[in-house]
Amino acid sequence: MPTDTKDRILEAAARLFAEQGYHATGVAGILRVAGVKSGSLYHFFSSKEDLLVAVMQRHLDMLRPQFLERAAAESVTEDPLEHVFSLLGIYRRTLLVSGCKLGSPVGSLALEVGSGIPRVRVLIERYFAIWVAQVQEWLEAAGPRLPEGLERGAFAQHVLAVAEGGIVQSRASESLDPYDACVAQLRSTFELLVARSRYERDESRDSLVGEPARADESVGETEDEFEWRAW
Amino acid sequence: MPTDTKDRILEAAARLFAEQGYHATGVAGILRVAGVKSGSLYHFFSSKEDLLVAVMQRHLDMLRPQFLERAAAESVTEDPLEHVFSLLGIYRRTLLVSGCKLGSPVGSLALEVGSGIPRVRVLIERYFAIWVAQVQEWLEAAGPRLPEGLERGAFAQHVLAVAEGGIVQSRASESLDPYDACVAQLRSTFELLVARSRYERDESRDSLVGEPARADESVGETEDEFEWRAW
Amino acid sequence: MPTDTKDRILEAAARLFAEQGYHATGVAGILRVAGVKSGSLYHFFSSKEDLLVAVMQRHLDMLRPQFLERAAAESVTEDPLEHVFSLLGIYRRTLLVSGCKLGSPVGSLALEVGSGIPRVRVLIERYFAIWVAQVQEWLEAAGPRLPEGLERGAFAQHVLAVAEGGIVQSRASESLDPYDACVAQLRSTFELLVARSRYERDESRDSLVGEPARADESVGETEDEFEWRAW
Amino acid sequence: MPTDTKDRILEAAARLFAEQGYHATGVAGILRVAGVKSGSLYHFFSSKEDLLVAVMQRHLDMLRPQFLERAAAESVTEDPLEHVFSLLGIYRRTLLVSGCKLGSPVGSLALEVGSGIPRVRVLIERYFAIWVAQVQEWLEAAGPRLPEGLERGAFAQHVLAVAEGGIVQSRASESLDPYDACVAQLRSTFELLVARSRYERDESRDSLVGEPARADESVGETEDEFEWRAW
DNA sequence: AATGAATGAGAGTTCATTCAT
DNA sequence: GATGAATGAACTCTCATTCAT
Repeated sequence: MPTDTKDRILEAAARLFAEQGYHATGVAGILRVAGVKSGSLYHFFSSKEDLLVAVMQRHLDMLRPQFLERAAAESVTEDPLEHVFSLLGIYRRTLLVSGCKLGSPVGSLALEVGSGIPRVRVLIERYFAIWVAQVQEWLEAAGPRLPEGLERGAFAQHVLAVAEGGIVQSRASESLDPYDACVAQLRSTFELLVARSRYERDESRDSLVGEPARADESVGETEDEFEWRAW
Repeated sequence: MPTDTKDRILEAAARLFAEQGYHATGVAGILRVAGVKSGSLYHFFSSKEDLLVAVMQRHLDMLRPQFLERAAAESVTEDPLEHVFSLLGIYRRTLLVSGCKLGSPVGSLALEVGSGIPRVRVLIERYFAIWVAQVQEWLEAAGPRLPEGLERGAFAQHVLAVAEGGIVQSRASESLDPYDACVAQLRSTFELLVARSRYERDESRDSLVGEPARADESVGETEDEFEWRAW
Repeated sequence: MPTDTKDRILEAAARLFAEQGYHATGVAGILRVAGVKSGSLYHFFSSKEDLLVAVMQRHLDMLRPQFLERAAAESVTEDPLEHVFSLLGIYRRTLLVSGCKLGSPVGSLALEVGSGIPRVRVLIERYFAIWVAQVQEWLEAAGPRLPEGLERGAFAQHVLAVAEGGIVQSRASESLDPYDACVAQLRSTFELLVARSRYERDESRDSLVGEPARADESVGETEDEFEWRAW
Repeated sequence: MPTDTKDRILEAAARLFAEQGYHATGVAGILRVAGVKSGSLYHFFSSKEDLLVAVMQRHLDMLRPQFLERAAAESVTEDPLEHVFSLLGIYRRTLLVSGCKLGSPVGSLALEVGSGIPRVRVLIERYFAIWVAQVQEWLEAAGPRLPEGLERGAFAQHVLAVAEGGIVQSRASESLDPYDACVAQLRSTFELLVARSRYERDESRDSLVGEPARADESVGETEDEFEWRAW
C-alpha cells in the first residue's frame, strides 16, 4: 500500500496556501501541519513552487467532483439554473465555516501568484475555463428560458465574477452579507432575464401565431418560474 | 522642510505590493525602487506591516479623487449610470497598461492579507464601503429609471463584485476579454433594469393616468436610454 | 543659564546602563528617557563609549558625596567601624528599592566592559581604589581595636568584595537574604577581630605592665564593643 | 550519529559570553568561533536567548565535576576547610591564565542578564545554591574546629561573596592582587574562627572536666592547625 | 521512503552615528 | 543648542533547499 505522505503534504500545502497565501506560507509550516520532515517533502516535490503547481493541479482535479458535480447533485431542483446557485452555495459554505477567512483558494492564488509563475497561471486559467464552461452548459440547458440574445459564455464569466468579487468583499468585511447581497442581485438578474425571455417569446409568438400559444404558456409559466430560495 | 522621502517609500511600496503582493515584496526591493536606505524607511515606518497600513491608508485617501471623482469627471455623459461604467473603465485601463498584471490593488490585498492583519482589513472594508456608497449614490441619482424594488446598496456591492471578479479572471488569463465580458453583462443588466423600470412605470401610469403622460414619456425615453458604448 | 540637557542625558544613561547594562542599552533608549534627540546627544558626547566614560566619571564624582561621606553622616554611631556598615547599608537600600534589580552600578560595569574599554577600566579601578581607601581610613581610625597584624588595606578590599559579592548573589536570587547574610558574616568577623585585638592587647599588657592597665580597660571595653545592629 | 556541532556552538558561546558578555557577543562571532553556519545554530537553538539558557545549563552541569569535585581532588590536604581554598584557587587560575579578563562566567552573567531573563536567573540562582551548599558541607565537615555558633550556610555565602567580589576587583585592576588579598583575608578569618573555636572549647572543657582533657588537646592541636599556604 | 543536520543567502530590523537646517 | 531625516553596517533570525545516512 502506498504511503499517504504525498497526499498529506499536498493537503497541508493546499490548506495553508488558502489560509495564508503562497508567499506567507513557509515550507516549515507545511512540514509541521503534514507531520513530515523536509527530506520527505523534497522527495516528492522538487521545490516549493513545484508543490504549488501540484496543489493547483489538485484543485483542478477536484473542481468537477467536489464543486461542479456536487453542485448539480445538491441542487434543490433539477433546474439547471438552480445548479448555478447551488454552486455559489458551496462557496458560501466555505465562507461560513471558516468565518469568512476562506473563500475561493484559486481566486486568491490567481491574484497572488498568477502573473508570477506561468505554470500556475495556466492552471488557474484552465480552472476558471472549466468552471465557466460548466455554468455555461447549465445556462444553455435552460434553453429558451433565457433570452436568445444572451451570450451564455460571457454570462457564465459574469457569474464567476460575482462569486469571486462577492468573496473578496465578504473576506474583507468578515461577514457573509456582501456575498449574499451579490448573489441575491445575481438571482434577481436571472429572474429578470427569464422574465424578459418569456416576454420576448410572447411578443414573437403573438405576432407569429397568436392566442393558441397561451395554452402552452401556462405550462411554460411553471417551467419559467425562478424564484428566490434561502440558502 | 518637508522631504519627499516618505512619499517615495509609500509610492514604491504601493507599487510593489500591487505588482507582487505584500509577502513577496522584500523591504530591500522597496528601498531600491524608492532610492532610499533601510534606516530611512524605519525612520518613518516602524515595520513592514506598518508600511502596509500606510499604503492602504493612501489607497483610501486616493479612492475619491483618483477613482470616484475622476470617474464622474471622465464620464462620457452626465448620466450617473454612465459614471458607474466610467469607474469600471478606470480599472480596465489599469489592466490594459499593465498587461493584465495589475488590477485592483485593494482587492489583491484583501485576499492576501485581509484576514491576517486586522488594521489592514478594517481599512479595506472602509475602502469598499466608500466605493459601494458612491456607486449607490449614482444609482439613486438615476431615480425612477431603475426599478423601484431594486436595492441600490446591494446592487452597488454587486457592481463591485463584478469589477473585482472580472479583474481576477483577466489577470488569470492575461487578457482583457473576461473583464470586458463581465462588464458587458453588467451593462446588459443595467439595460434590462432600465427597461423593466420603464415597463413598470408604463403599467402603473396606464392604470393611473393614461395618455397625457405619454407626452412626458417621450422626453423620458431619451433620458432612459442606456446603451452599450465601447471602452 | 546652562541647559540641563547634558545632565539629563548623563542621568538617563547612568540609569539605563545600571539597569540593563551598557551593551543592552541602545542610544535610542537613552534619548527617549532623557527626552532628547540624537543630535543633542552627539553634541555633548562624541560616541556612546564616550558617554559611558562620562557616566563612569560621574559615578566617580559622586562616590564621595553620595556614598562615602553620606555613609559616615548616616552612621548610627561615631564609631568608624560602624561607618563601614553604614556604607554597606546604602547598597542594601539600593537593592531594596529596586527589588534587587540594582546593586552597584560600577561593579556591573566592571564585569561587563571593564576589560574591553581601557578608559573605563581605569576609572573603575580608581573608583574601587577610593572606596577601599576610605574604608581603610575608617579601619585605621579604629586604631588598636583591630589587631595590629591586620592589613587595613587588604581588609578594606575584602570588605568591598563582600559587598560586591553579596550584591551578585542577591540580584541572582532576587532576595536581600544573601546580601544580609554576607554582611552579617562580615560583622561577625569584625567582632572576632575586635575581640582578638583586645585579647592580644590584654596578653601583651599583662606581660608588660600588669594590673593598673585594668582600669583603662574597663573604659576600653566600652569602646571595643561592636555588636550587631539591624539594618 | 551524534555530531559535535551542538557542543561546538555551546562551547563557543560559553567562551564568548564569558569574555565579552552576552549582549556584546554577536551570533556571527559565535558562528565564526564554532565554525558553523547560522542555519545550524538555529537548528539546535531557537534563539540567542535560548542558547544562553543552554550555556547556563552547561555551566550548571559542569559546576560539580569541574569545580567542586575537582577542588576537593586537587586540595593539598584532606582538610575540608582547605577544599574551600582549593576551590578559590581554581578561580584564581582562571584569572591568571586569562590575564584577569575571565573570572566567574556565572557571576558576570548574573549581573548582566540575571534580572532580565527569568529562565537564566533561575539557573544562576541554582548554580550559586549548589556552590554554597558544597562549601557549607565542607564547613560542616570541619565539625567543632569552627565555632559552634557559626552559621555554616551563611558563612558559605560569605565565601562565595569574597570570591565573586575579589574577581570583580581583579578584573577591574587587571591584577591578581585584589583577589589574592581578599582570599588572604578570608583565610585569616578562617584561622581566627578556628582559634576562637579552640578557645571556646578550651574554656568549656576547663570548666567541665579539667586537666585530663589536655592530653586529647595535644592531638587536637594538630588537627586544628590551619595555616596560610601559597597558591 | 524517510530522517534531520547542515547550508548560506536573504529576511526584516536596529544600531550608532552624521549632518543640513 | 537643538532638531530629526538620513545613513549603511550589523544585528538576529528564517528561508528554501541539500544530502549523508
